[in-house]
Amino acid sequence: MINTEIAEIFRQIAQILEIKGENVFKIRAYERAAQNIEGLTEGLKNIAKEGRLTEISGIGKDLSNKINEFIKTGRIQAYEDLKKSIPGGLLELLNIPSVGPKTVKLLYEQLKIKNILDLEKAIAGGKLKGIFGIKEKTIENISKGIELLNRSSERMTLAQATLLTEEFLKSLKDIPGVKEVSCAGSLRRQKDTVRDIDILVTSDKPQDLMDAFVRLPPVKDIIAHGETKSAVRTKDDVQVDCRVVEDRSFGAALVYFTGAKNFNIKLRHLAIKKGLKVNEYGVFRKERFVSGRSEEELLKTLGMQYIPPELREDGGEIELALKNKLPHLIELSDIKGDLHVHSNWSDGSNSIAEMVEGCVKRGYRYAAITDHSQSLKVAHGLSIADLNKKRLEIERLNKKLRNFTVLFGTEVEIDSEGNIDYKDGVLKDFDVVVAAIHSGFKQSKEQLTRRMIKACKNKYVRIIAHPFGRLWGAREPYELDLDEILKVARETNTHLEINSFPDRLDLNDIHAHRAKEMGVKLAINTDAHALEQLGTIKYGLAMARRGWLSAEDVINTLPLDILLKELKK
DNA sequence: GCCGTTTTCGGCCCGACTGTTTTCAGTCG
Repeated sequence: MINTEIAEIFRQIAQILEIKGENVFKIRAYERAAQNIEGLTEGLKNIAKEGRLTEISGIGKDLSNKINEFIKTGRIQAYEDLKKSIPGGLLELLNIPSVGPKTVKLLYEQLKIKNILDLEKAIAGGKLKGIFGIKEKTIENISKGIELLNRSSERMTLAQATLLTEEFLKSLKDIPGVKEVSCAGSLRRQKDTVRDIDILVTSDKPQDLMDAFVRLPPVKDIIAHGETKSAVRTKDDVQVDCRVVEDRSFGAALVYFTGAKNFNIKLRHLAIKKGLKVNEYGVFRKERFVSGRSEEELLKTLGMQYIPPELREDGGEIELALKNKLPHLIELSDIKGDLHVHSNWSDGSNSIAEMVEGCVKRGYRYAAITDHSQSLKVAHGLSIADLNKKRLEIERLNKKLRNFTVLFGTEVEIDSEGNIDYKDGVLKDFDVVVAAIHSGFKQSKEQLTRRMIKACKNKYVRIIAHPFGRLWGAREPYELDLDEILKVARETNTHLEINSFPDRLDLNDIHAHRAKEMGVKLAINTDAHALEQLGTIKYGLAMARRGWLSAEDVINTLPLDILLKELKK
């Protein structure tokens, strides 16, 4: 994806400029541009073609020229020149925790240290001693940093981060003096993956809280331990930051600590224009406290409606909130059913009746049991004979159920040519046909896109499941021309899925937002293969909310009778 | 390098913690 490539180049330019000690505002301009590009729902190529690059916040004349240059030539000359101006390894030194641009510059100028290997040798040989500004403790921190980098943990999935955080929050609530406890950071914004965990607490006894926090059972190392802020590393090498403030600052601190960074910066700009100052303690006019007890109150002071954390990325939400025009985001209670559920008829662990009972308990009104189709042998895909038996079981179950309907579904294979592995005569009898790719991932972007489009055009395919095929930590998403697929999906009234399975989250937030812009309605499904996985719907919901979706953008918020009409092409 | 109902030049968010340089720079978020 060209957006990611260009964002990465801008970020590297920022890092090189940092090491060279250039103007910090110029550096920030590159960083901001990189971040804003990553948040775009549309491809830069398209935006450039229509001459709209400078409409992107943080992109001016110079950066739009650089983007155009990259689109035309595949490179940016200024970046190539910059790269040559410093040894390549210097950038990797920046990845070491506690080592920043000033230290890198110092190490290079004083000791000709060009990469991590050089640095390790220098430390072992005692060369760092005697350098101005570096003493025993700094050397120790750098050594620790290198060690940490070597076994640096990847980002966690949203689900992993949620579970770990719940453990911390529970322990913190029990500490004497503690009043409010909340997660913050990218977890509170519900990003699909999370690196660090941020926790905010209000307490009568802040020092006691800090002392207790750094001694909690999961803690391995203490990174920082101050009066109001501490950071630790857990036994799984996850960094957890904890901040404590007074009650009256809880909302302000929550805004500050939740971010995103660019969101905070824009808020503070707005405040300055109004003669106010925003920090983590509140909104102030001169020295006087104006607001900050709650987030609602703080945003109201700045003339805005409440902005849900999921939207706080400086992606246009501030401007809409100022006009009181934010969309009402979909909520868990809007979900009326799950349209992608497996049973032990194929590779699930529970019977249809058990899965249905789980759905009833969640307050749903319907569920589609979508077991695999005949060609997916590894998952015990159903033969035609099996299908008839399964349908009878569903009919029997439906007769017994009140206020709940089991839909007869299937998850069919999209083969390497884009064909479906049941014939039309079989497909026509299903209430819901979900189609997916489970093989042939290595095809080109064009081939994969053609397959998807052909599947959308199939008269009976209603939902395309996990369109990008990503499996966190195991398989990268394959490349697709999403806009082309969405165009056909809109024409054929086919729906794309937000798959809630914690390792998938596919479509992701950006894809979902693009689908909404293109007028394609989505389904939020769990793909549950066991009863307890029905609860993962909250992670799919998170992607939907981050993608600006309202209940009306999602088909499984519809009452059953309207859903069934929607499911006819 | 970006940006503009005070500005096309002169600003650019704000603060905690650490280590070291006894008053602050570097790093981080």
